[in-house]
Amino acid sequence: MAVPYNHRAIEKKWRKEWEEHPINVNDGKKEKYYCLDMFPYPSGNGLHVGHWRGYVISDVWSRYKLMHGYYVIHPMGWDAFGLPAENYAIKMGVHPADSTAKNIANIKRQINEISAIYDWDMEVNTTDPEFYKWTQWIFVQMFKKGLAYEKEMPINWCPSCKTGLANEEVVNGKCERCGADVTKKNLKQWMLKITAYADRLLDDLDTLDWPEKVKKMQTEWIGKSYGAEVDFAVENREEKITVYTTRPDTLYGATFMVLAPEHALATSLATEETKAAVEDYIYKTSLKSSVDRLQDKEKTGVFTGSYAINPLNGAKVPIWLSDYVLADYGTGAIMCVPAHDDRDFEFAKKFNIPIIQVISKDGKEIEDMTEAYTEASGIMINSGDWNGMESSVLKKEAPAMIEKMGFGRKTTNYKLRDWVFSRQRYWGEPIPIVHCPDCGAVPVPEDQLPLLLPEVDSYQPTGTGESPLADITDWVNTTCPCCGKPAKRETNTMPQWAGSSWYFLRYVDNKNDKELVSKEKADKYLPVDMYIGGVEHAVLHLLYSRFYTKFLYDIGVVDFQEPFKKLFNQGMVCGRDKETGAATKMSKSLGNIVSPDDIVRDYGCDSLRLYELFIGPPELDSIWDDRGLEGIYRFLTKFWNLVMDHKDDGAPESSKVVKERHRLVYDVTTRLENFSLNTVISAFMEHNNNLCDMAKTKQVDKKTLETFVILLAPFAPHISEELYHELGHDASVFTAQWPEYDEKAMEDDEIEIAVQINGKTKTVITVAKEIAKEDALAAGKEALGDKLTGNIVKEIYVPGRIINIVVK
RNA sequence: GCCGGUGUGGCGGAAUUGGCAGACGCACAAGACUCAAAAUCUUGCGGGGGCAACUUCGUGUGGGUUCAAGUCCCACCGCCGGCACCA
Repeated sequence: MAVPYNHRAIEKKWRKEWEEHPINVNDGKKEKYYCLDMFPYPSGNGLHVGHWRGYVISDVWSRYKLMHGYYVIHPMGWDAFGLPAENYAIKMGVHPADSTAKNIANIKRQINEISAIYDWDMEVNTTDPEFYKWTQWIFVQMFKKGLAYEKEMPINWCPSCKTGLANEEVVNGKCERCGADVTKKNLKQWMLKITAYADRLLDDLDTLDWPEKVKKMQTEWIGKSYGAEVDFAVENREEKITVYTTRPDTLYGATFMVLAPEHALATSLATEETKAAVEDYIYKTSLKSSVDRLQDKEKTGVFTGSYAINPLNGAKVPIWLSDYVLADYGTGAIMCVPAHDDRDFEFAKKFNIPIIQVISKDGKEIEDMTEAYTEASGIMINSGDWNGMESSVLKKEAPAMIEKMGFGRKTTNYKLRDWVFSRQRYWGEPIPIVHCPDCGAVPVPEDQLPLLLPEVDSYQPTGTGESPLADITDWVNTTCPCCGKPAKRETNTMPQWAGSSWYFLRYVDNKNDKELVSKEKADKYLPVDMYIGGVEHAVLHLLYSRFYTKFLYDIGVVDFQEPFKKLFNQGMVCGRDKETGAATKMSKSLGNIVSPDDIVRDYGCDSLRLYELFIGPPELDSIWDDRGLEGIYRFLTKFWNLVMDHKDDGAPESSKVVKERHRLVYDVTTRLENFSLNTVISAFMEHNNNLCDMAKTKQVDKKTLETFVILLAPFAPHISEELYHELGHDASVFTAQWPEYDEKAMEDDEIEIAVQINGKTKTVITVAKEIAKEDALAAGKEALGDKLTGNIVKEIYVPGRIINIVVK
């Protein structure tokens, strides 16, 4: 054995070489391939081995594409505004700008340990004024198009983070970041009209090569439903009450109506007798937190004393108030059909409201209903002209019929709400708006962007609903860009998602001070071909980015409507709970974080890269086990020795080794194309074992070793580059073409076939590949010998696989 | 409650989509080398039975389809994730 495998020396040598002579260069002729990682926020904890996983996957894929002749766009940047960065800074008692810069430096150092082919000339940082200039510019364009607007309304408020939140940031009534119970607070907020894009966001999902799970989550988040609005007259009053329903077919069964307690007419519907109870109910509801309202499923409500008239049959239906009706969905009022809706049924039972069945399974009414009949198929009964119709048909036709009859209209609704865009925190992009007493809200002129985030003594959140920026009077007080009179700046900042909604466009033209991205570069390098990151952004970041891209398409900045053609979600890397042994998220508080730094030192970057893939299927969560690295390291050492000891054997290309070579290429390539990265590593190990066996008798030729090295290069770049040079090349292994395989060359002349009796394998025979069925069966029966007893009922031969003799 | 995903040795996981279950690796055990250890190499490694060739059971549970089921169908159970009064 000549030179032992020394990962430290090799990795150091090649990293320096690649820094000086990058292997991924844009010669202007190659086709581009844009492979993007979700950029990290620079946390003070640094990276753990879980972060590496996604970065390794994307780098392997990038290098694989590179070896197919693409110019690979593979950039990295920093999502550095927002709550996590600010909370960290507050905790450490430093300014967020300082802690962020420090964290970026540390994480950048760690990311470089991966030896990915990131192009740092493309780096972006959302907190850089030259970057957020364009984040603000987009906001101004949205304002001009009427998509950014101000509204005072009760919004989700996190009392711990002391800021308003978007709907998407509230998980089960709790703050997505800190887990505190979210309350409601009435605040004047900037909103983005994402709902104007609801249909396009929904429809275009079909064009995307994304995990079905993510598409489904977005579909459900948008929550489009089809139905009708129906106008109900109110007895003794002028106003009508409009309800939204997806089941207009059940209109004859409406026996009461419920309004959200926040409904505009709620108070005025009360009579002398009910006034006190109604006002009490409205007041009590207003005190409930969103968590209470989510969890208290027991129905409550109050009768207003007023009646509505069912426009279809003139029936008088009592109007109730209840908090199970949401004020901000549909019209905030519903017609209730207790016979065919679980919630209405529960409410009717509790308050003794009549139940009228209008859909029947078999034409007969159910006696003593114990639960609602919610299926949307059956025969209409108790429904006047509609009797006898099939309800599923009627459901589709009823909206148009109602529209014709003049008391309603066909309509659709969405669960998606407009995006609450203001944050009452310091560490974000200032919203570039000036409030003028005469002109109203006026955008900061574009030539004055970026509107810099001012220096401030105390950037702690105030908790009052005002941003810390409000205290900086000489910043707040300004003049109106429109009329020149004294005016005040908007003091709220943008949410963390503002920069991340479009950063991927900026990488390819990150130094352009005239445009967000030049038309030329956008056309040439965008959009993203492959986007890799965790599934936690299935709705938030990925929905916002799609919205921004569609807006930028509408105003002519880019000519594509979807930012990310293909999406891959890698699974988490979990630690083990020290006591129970169960898989748990890696976290500082559990003390089970594994840092990549020590592993790189002890085993090397190549080993860690391979282990990140070998640990399990890339799309599933996996459990980290340090000991697994040993096996990887042994494999690399064995392979190193194989090449170093046998590269000069001068073995000829025997048919045996050629077969082995084609199988190796086939296994690695097909598994890689399927993103089955864990089994690619298995294939490497298996073929390495085979070659080591063959090398003992000096059967392994140089071309086979070279092929192995090339295939291994995207996965373990340093050792592969070193060995490629040892094999006599001057150029980088990444200039090599990806090897091809020939399926014919992989085949053996003889094949093994399992021989079964009644489906149980008894023996294995080796036969010629082209053997005829009769010959195969004869050989099988002969091999079974006297094991074969009884009467043969059936003989089955599956070519190349199995012989099964069925006996009785 | 609804919708996804998932369940295979002591552990991480394979299985060409219905065709020899447990590839590859970890851990473990025995042996070789060594004064010794480490490293390395060789062999073994799902359970039961047998000196053995072999035999039998076995992919969360219970049924079913099939010559053949981890894979398909029906009914359950456990874990993980999403949604959750959206009318």
